[in-house]
Amino acid sequence: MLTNRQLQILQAIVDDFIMFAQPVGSRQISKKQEITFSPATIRNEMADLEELGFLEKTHTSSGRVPSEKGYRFYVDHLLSPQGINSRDIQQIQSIFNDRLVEVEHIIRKSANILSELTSYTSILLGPDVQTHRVKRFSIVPLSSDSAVAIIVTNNGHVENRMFSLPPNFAASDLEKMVNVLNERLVGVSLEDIHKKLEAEVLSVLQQHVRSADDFIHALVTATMHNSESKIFYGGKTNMFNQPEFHDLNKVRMILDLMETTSQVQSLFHPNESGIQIRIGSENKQLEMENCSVITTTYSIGEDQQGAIAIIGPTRMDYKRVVALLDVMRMDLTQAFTKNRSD
Amino acid sequence: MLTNRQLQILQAIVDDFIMFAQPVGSRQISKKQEITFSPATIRNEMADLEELGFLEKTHTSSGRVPSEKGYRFYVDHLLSPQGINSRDIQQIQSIFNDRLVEVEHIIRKSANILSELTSYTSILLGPDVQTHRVKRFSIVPLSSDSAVAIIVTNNGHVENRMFSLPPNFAASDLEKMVNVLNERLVGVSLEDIHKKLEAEVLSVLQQHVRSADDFIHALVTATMHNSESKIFYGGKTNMFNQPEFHDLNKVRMILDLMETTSQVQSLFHPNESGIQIRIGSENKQLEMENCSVITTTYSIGEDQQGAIAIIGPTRMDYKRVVALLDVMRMDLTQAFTKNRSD
DNA sequence: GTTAGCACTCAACTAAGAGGAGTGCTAATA
DNA sequence: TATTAGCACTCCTCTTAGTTGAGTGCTAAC
Repeated sequence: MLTNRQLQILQAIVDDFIMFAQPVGSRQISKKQEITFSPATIRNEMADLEELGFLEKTHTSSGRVPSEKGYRFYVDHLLSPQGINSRDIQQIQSIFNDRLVEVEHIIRKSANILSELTSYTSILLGPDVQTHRVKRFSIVPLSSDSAVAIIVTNNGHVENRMFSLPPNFAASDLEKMVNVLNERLVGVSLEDIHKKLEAEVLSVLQQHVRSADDFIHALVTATMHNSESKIFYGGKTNMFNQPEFHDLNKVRMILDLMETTSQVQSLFHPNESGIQIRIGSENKQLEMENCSVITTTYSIGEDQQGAIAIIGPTRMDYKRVVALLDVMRMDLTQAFTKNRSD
Repeated sequence: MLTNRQLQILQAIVDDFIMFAQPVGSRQISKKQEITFSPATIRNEMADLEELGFLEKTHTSSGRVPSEKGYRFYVDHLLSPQGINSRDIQQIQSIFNDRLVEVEHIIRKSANILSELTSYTSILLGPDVQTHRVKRFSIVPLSSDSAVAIIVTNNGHVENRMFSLPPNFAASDLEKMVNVLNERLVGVSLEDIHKKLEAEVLSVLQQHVRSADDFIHALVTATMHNSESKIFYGGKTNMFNQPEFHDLNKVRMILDLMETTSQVQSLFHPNESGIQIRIGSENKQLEMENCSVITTTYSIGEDQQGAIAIIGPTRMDYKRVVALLDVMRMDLTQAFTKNRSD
C-alpha cells in the first residue's frame, strides 16, 4: 500500500510528464505548490516507487518516467473526475447545431471535433447496421441481366447491391417477387436476411416463379458480404505532434493499422460498459505498444450502438480525454435517441 | 540544343538518381556500359548541363542531381516507352478475375494493386455520379415526419438521403407524388435534379397534392449537396519508404492534403487527355513541391469518367508508372465498357 | 524522519581531425 | 581540336575527445 506522500509524488510525476513529456526530476517536483518536502526526500520516495514498478528511468542519472503500471495506477486511483470548460462544451454543442438529422453527418463531425479538442486521433464507429431491421425491400432492374437490390432499414439506412439476374429471367415476375420478399423480410434484421431467404422465402417463391432458385441464390450472394459498421476518423495525423511519435516507423505502423478495418474493429470492446482505458501493451495490437486507447460506446435509438475511440501516446491526458468522452457519449446518445424513428 | 552525348549523360544521370536516390558522380556514370568516354569528359558535360539548368549540385563538391527542369526534359524527350513484365500484367489482371461486377469493388482493388506495383501512393476517382441519369425514384417513409428519398441511376448507383416530411403531410399522397416524380425525373442527370424539381415538377405536383410546396422544398435541400465522386486510396503510407520523405513534416503535409477532398480533387485535370505528369512545383499545391503527380483518366460506360493519380517523389520511376497507368486505364475502360448497362 | 552536501553518471552538445567522394582546372595526349 | 590524366581543392560525414549540466544515490548532519 502506498503512503499518502507516495501517492502525492506519483501523481505529481505523472501529471508533469503528461504535460511536458520530459523525465521528471526531484527538484522539478519539489518546486510545485502542493509539495512541501525537499528534493532529497522526494528522491527517496522515487526510488521506492521505482522499486514498486510505478516509475522507470531512461538511464542511471535521468529523471523518472511513469511505467505502464504507473499509468494504470494513476488512471485507476488518482484520476479525479474533471469538468470541461465552457469553450469545449460549446464546440461539442456545435455538432448538433445544424438541423440536419443524418446520423452519418453527426458522427463525422464528432470525429473531427473530438480530434481537435484532444489533439489525438479519434475513431468513431457508426451504428451496427447488422441489427437494423428491414423496412422496405425493392429491386430495380438495370438491364436484361443485372439489377440493384435495395434495402431500407427502420433507421433510414440504405443498403444496396448490384447482382446478376438469372439468364432466362421473366421480368414480369419481378413484381410478384418483390411483394413476397417484402411480406417475408420486413422486420428481419440485416444479419438474418440470407438465412431467412434460404430457409423460408425460397420455397414460397418457387411456387410462384420459375427461376426463383437462381434468383434467390444471386440475392443471397449479394447480401452475404455483410457491410460492417462504418468507420470515421478524425485527426489522423495528430500523432505527428507528439514527441514520442517523432519516429517514422511508429507512425507508419499506427497509420497502417488504421487502414485495416479488422484491426480497427478489434480496438473496441463493445461488451464492456462505461469508459475503457487500455494502456500500452494492454492493447492486443503490437503496433499500439506506445499508445493508449480510450474507448466508450454511445446509443443510437433503443438498441443500436456506436463506439468512440481516442488513440494517443501512453502519456495521454487521461483526465481530459475521459471527461470529453463522457460528455460526448451522452450528447450523442441523447441526440440519436431524440430523433430516432419507430 | 543538346548534343547526343549530353542527352546520353543526362539520361544516365536521371536514371541513376531515380534508382539510387544519391547524387551522381562522373565516375559512376563512366562505369556504365553505354558510356564510352572518361569521367573528365563527363565532368565537362555535367558542368554544361548544370549551366543549362538541367542539373543541380547539393554542394560544391557533390555529384549532380536532376533539377525539375531536368526531370521535365527527361519526361518529355528521354522517356522511351516501356512494356511491363508479365508478372505485373498478371497482377493487374487479377483485379478482374472475380466475377463481381461492382464498379466500386474493382476501383478499390485497382487502387491497392497500383500502389503495390509502384510502391507509391495511388488515388482513384470513381465515376462522376453527377452525370448519371435517374432510373428510378422512390420514397420510403420512416415515421410521421421523416422519409428516405432513393435514386437509382442508370449505372446502378444508388443515392439516398433522409429528409423531413412536412408537418401535415398526407401519407396517402405519397404514391401519387412518387409517380409524378418518376414520370418527370427519369432520364434526368443528378446534377439537374433540383433545377428540374423547382422548375417543372413543383407546378405539376401542386395540382395534385396539398403540401407539395414544403415537400419539394425538403427534397430540393436534400438533393442539393451533390455527392462528389468517391475517392479511393492505395498505399497511403508508401511514401514512408522513400528516402526523401524521411521527414515528418513533409509526410504530414501530404497526408493532410489527402484528407481534404477538395485538395485531392484539384490534383486531377479531367479535361486533358492521355497521361499528365506534374513535377514538383508544377503542382499547384505547395505541399506537393517535392512530389510528382502522374494522372490519367479512364472511361466508365460511354460518358462516365474516372481518374487515376499516382503520387511519388519527384525522383519517381516515371517510365514504369507511365507504363502501368497506360495498361491500367485501358483495362479499366475495357472492363467498365463491357459490363455497362443501357 | 528529513534534508543538505557531495561524488558520481550519463545524455547532449561542441570542437577538432581524418577520410573520402567528388569537383574544376591545367596540361598532356591522340 | 576534342579528350583525358593528374592534381589541388572542397565539403560532407564520421569518429573521437572534451565539456556541460541535469539528475541520481549515498552519507552524515539536523
